[in-house]
Amino acid sequence: MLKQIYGRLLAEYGAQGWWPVTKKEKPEYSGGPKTEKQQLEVIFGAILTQNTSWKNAEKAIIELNRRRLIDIDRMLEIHADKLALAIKSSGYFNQKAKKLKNVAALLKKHPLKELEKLEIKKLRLLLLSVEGIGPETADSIILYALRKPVFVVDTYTKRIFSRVGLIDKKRDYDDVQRFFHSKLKKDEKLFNEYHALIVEHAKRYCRKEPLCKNCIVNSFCKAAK
DNA sequence: GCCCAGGAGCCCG
DNA sequence: CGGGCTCATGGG
Repeated sequence: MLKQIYGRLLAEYGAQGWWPVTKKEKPEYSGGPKTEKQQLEVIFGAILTQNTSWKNAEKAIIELNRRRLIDIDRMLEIHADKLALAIKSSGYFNQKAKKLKNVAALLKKHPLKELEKLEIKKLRLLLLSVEGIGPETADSIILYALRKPVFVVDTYTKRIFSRVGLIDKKRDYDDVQRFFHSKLKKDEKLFNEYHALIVEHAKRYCRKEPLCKNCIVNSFCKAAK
């Protein structure tokens, strides 16, 4: 069922080509971040987009680029108040400024080269130890920056698949993630594309007020009628 | 004006 | 452990 829904979404929306922002080619899956700077951009972006529209987060990422702040040392040097000003468009800018500096500190202590060698479980725990990185942000970083196979769960994932009837809305993050891990092959590319498609589908049809009538997967869905 | 967006932390019972 | 609150901008 999960695989069928994936196929349907992919056929309809096409590959989403998520991350990073400043890539040259667009839509097809570009293979993900190639340079360390691109990885950094994904990591910072994962924080900036927390509970925020991608449009607003993207503006902040562009601003970070413009100010040469996609850089661990410069991120550590800049004063939090000044940083907050730069990322204003992403909302929660005071909190996020601290969060960005927190990740930068982690990356200073544990460079990407080192993190890449860790097994996923340890990597995840390390990321979760940072203030401002919760489960979804940690997994987004693991999947989209380090390109290791973890399934990212967000409010959209819960919304769509609880409506479909495959999961209970009240199950917690790790529980929902285990469900997807148990049903799908642990394939980085699949997880990458699936999560992006889920986001796209939630925006187009599976909104808070769902548009079931024209939904492209309503034949799979329990809530649709 | 209201609602929502690719969450996380903290507090409270 | 679950529920409610705070953080904040910009677009519909």
